[in-house]
Amino acid sequence: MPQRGRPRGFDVDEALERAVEVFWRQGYEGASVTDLTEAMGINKPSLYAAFGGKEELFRKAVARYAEKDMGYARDAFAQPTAYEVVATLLRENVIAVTRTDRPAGCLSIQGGTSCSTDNAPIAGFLAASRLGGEGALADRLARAVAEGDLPAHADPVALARFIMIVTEGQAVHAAAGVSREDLRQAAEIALAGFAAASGARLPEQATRPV
Amino acid sequence: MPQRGRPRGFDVDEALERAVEVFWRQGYEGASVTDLTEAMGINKPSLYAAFGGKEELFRKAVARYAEKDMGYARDAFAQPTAYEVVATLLRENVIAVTRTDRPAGCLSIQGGTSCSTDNAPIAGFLAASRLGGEGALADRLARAVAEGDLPAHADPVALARFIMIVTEGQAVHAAAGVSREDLRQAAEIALAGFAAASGARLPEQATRPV
DNA sequence: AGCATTCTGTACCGAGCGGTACGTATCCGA
DNA sequence: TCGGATACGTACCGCTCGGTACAGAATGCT
Repeated sequence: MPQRGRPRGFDVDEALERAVEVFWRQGYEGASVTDLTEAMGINKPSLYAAFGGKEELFRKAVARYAEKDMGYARDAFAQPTAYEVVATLLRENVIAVTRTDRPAGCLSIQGGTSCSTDNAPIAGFLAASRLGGEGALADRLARAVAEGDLPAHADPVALARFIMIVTEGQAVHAAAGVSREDLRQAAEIALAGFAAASGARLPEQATRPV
Repeated sequence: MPQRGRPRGFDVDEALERAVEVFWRQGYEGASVTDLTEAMGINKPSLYAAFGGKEELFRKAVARYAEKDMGYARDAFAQPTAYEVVATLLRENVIAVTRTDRPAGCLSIQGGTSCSTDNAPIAGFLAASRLGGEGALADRLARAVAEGDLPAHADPVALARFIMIVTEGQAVHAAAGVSREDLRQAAEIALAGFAAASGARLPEQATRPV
């Protein structure tokens, strides 16, 4: 039973993509349902039928954002060494928050760091999802310690926190209009700090015989 | 002519203080005029008479916040060496964004990183004021280069940007509920990164004979 | 005492909010 | 060809938004 009744007049994925951009630019509270439907090219009842409501749409938008716009994190985690994981993460983050074909910054922060009391769950949801990413990075760095890639005294949780703090700051900065090249400089400083604090082997040291 | 007509029934400064906290917790758009007047203990016409409107109140709240809650920045800039300037800034920022008698995070970010199109100027205003602080730090670090406190190859603008990115990330993290001690760890990693990237003399090196 | 001046509280404004009822259009299966 | 099912557009719901009109209350000045 592929479909019964009148078929949808719009592409759900494409509409969700537009919603991502509106939420990204204007935040959850700053994006009205009218703003959303206009950008999505649909009417309000279609939005409610297809997505359930503004809050559900937002959660789906965040999920899609994590899937598509933060895909670089998966690639970064797959790097062989902790240094390369972090270097990839920081550098790809700079690119992601300064794409010209996307709003500046990061949906996870632009979506709303603070909310009215009614919408407090939204800010909490975003904060939790950010901290989830931090936990994943900490796990990856812990693996690096277990593998001997990072020294035993390195603190994966603290290091992951530092990296995530930098990426969040980058996103805030990008939303303020700071250029990609300027953010890249900051990423390199952060990377140097990570290397110093973690005792990570640099790529040169890893590939070149000591 | 000290006062003519009926005297004010509330303390303007105290009311502004309450407004700061509401904006800080809920953001500009998330804070309704009713939320504000209830916290300030006044009625709407009093708010409009005393402060001019919601947006003017917000700008005054931000000014007061910068004066009182970011006063540590002035102290930090007065430190004798670049290393101590940055160390004080990072450490005091951690304390400021995790005060138990204040909302978590920083008004300059919680106030709103994104807004509805109508309120776009608010996000721009906050972004500009943050970048203003970054410029002041860059100036202070440039002075350190001129004084020989930082090596000639150090880039004050890039370093200031990195530090501000970290403090912004700390504020986002604090708003997510991360503890003061956890943020302090991150601040020390950032400080190490600053020292490495700038070539700053550490306090020990500065006081101890080489 | 009386008046101009200023502040206070109530009650209200038009507009926009998120969300929905309902009649119509368009599909599949029988 | 017709009925069940689904999606569509219009027009509307109650509510809250930021902001204000207005009348009464409290002061200083004369």
